Amino acid sequence: MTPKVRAKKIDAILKKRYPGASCSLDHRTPFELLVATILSAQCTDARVNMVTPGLFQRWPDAKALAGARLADVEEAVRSTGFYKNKAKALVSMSADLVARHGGQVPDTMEELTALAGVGRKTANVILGNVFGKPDGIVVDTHVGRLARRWGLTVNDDPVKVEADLGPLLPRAEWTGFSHRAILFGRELCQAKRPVCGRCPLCESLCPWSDKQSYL
DNA sequence: ATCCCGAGGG
DNA sequence: CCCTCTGGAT
Repeated sequence: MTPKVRAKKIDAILKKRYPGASCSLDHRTPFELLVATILSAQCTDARVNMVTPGLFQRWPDAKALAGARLADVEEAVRSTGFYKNKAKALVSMSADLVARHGGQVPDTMEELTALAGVGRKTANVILGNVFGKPDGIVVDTHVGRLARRWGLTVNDDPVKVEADLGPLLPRAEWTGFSHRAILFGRELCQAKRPVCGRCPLCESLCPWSDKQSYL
């Protein structure tokens, strides 16, 4: 079975298991999703969703956040970790939006990654979920780990993983695939103790075995 | 002790 | 390529 066929079979099973999987970062606008995604670095989305309501109430848009005091933003996002970096990124990213895009979130990879604190992962979240035109599959820690266990990549670098995965699935599935993979990575294929005994991919579709966790 | 929807700098 | 940034949950 070619990797492409296997990837499609895997995604079909995930699709049946998580129909309608969508973005788990709470947001009402593109700007809110951009902020939430920046905050999601090395942090659970549940934690992000705890801090964003207060954040958006106080600073509802790019203009407001661009004018915020850095110390206030640091305090507001502290529990998400990396809080100094994130606060600085949020304020200068907002200033970038105001200065270069009239306060609106741009719709190209080039413009998005030029924003402070926005890399390919965050940009693909926006391009896929807001504009429906992703440049690539969103590769976070879950997607990278699962792709390696599934034998669909041998790379650790998320950019290389993205390049390896993209050609395996139709572009229309990229965004949904990331959402499904994230749910699956949380529920069964966890970093520490993957529950291979209850995994629907275990026979034939996944070369990984839980025994390898101890090798 | 390890992991969580990473990005920037050296 | 490497390193650093960081709190909360398990």
